[in-house]
Amino acid sequence: MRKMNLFADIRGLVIVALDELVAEGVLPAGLAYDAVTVEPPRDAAHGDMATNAAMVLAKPAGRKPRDIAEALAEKLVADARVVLASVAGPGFINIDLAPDVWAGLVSAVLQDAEYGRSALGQGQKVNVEYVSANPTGPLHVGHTRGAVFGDALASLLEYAGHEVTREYYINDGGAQVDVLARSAYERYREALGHAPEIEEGLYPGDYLVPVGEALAAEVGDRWLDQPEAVWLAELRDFAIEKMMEMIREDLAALGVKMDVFFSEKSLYGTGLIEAAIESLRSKGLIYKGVLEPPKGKVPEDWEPREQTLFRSTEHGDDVDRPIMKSDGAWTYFAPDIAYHYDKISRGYDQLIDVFGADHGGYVKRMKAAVAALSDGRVPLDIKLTQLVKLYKNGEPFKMSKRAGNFVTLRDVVEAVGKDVTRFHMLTRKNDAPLDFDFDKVLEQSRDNPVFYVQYASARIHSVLRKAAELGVEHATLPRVEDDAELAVAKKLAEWPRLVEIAARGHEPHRIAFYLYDLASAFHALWNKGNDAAGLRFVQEGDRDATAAKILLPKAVSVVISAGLGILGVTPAEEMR
RNA sequence: GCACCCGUAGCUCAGCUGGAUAGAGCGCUGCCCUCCGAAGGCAGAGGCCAUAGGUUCGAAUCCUAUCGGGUGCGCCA
Repeated sequence: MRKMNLFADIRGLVIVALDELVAEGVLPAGLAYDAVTVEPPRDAAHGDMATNAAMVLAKPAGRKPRDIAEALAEKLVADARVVLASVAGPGFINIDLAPDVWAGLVSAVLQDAEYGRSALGQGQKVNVEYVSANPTGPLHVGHTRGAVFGDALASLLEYAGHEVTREYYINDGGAQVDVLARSAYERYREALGHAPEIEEGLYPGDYLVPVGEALAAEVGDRWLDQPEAVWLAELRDFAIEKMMEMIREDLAALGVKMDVFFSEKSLYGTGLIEAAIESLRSKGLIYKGVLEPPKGKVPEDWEPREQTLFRSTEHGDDVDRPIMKSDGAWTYFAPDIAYHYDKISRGYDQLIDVFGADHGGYVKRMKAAVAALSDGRVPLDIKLTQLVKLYKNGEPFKMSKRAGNFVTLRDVVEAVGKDVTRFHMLTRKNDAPLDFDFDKVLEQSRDNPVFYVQYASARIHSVLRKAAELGVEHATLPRVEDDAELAVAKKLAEWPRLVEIAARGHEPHRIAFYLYDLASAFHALWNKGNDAAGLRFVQEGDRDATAAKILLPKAVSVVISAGLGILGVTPAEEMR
């Protein structure tokens, strides 16, 4: 079934008309139409749609914009869907569409359960890596934002026709997992009746208490008073496994399900790191050298050292980066390179990494590595999620990291629920800081977008329930006449276009803002019905009229469900 | 010192990868419930889009410089 996309359809009409003008000799042959757009005008008074065709083509065609516009407008009005095409401003063509076009749109939405789904991605394979928190403790609020963002982005790309893999990189190969093991060892001792000695630098959080208990149950006192060499490796694996269990549960509570958990440790001893570095070496990008100290902020213990370096400056980085420590071990960057090498070799057309903003410094080197490894064939987009500031009743919510009592993902989800958490995390674009107030996100008012959208959904379901009680049959022809009704239909028409814009820009927050706008148009129509009884969806004593009227809100509900679905939020059928 | 992100109404933020008279919520002013859910809606006031140049038919959007805020900067991941 052909997808309904009104803006794409009308753009198609414009292109056909342009071709006709070319055939007639009004325009020269060989014009590129890429820059021709058909968009909703900023001001509704300018009509339903506007095209910039005349202005974009004026220069290459060597004609005045208004001349092209006049000729083009004449062609456009010949189409049955167009009632008016007028030239305005510097050469815009404003287009008004026939009322039955909007009714037709509403029908189309209802006939296509997947209205808005796009083929934009053409089945391209995309890998979205997100969360990737160290397996040393529970996920906190910052991870939550990354998790929600990454997951919504993945869904969005799927919806826009990509084949998506959701992936989590487990940093289980570095020194921090040894710290985890030592911390868990103290809890193990504690479980056996000894006072734990949690020194500075160990993880103090009591989430390790059950790990210690489980360990005690499993190995008994076998490791008690034994040197680290005896238990470290085994205990580390045990603790990591427990931490990952916990993290999976946290993610599940948020509704996030990864396709792949990729272990950093699994890269060691397989030759993968060596192979990745060898690949770079073969391109002449690996050398031994001495880095300059950073200007203006020289570390106190700085002394020049020869290191093995990756010539990342060759691909846009500011300085070359070390891949090997002075003791001959890999730096964290080496397995990172190998990991991305592996992703490339798995045949993805596109890679996306979602990092916290504090990792902004690694963007260039990572992009350089992927560009080098794939010879520029595989694009890597890195999205940074900014900080989440917590509030309670308008007051900043204090966290003490030192004591190990930070606000976890679980805390947030338990306090406000998965749906509220997810939606609210997407009410800012990823690179803007986000305020999260435990009370305000639950507030039932217009300035809480979560509620506002859910309220629209609830109102619609209320109407549909009422109609069902009245035994209303399904009508085939929607009634869309009043300006307020048309405004809603026009908003619905934007949905497929918006999906593509959001997908192209890797910006799931646009979905949330769109849903707010759609809800706003719907609430306006609803309230107009308070004054004008003829605009109510349920028409007392007139089943046919009701049947025709409820199709519009039904269509709104379809799109809200689709949009919320991308965000991972369940639509409300009633409020509380 | 360098790199990246940000600077839009009093406040919190959108702004569709260059389009027309820059939008929304909160707050402020005034309205709308014998009416499908008023948990809503309508209207009004409020702007030199940080600043100064540049690119062009056209700039909040792109380029350069400056100011202001955030993040990061070899042997931690």
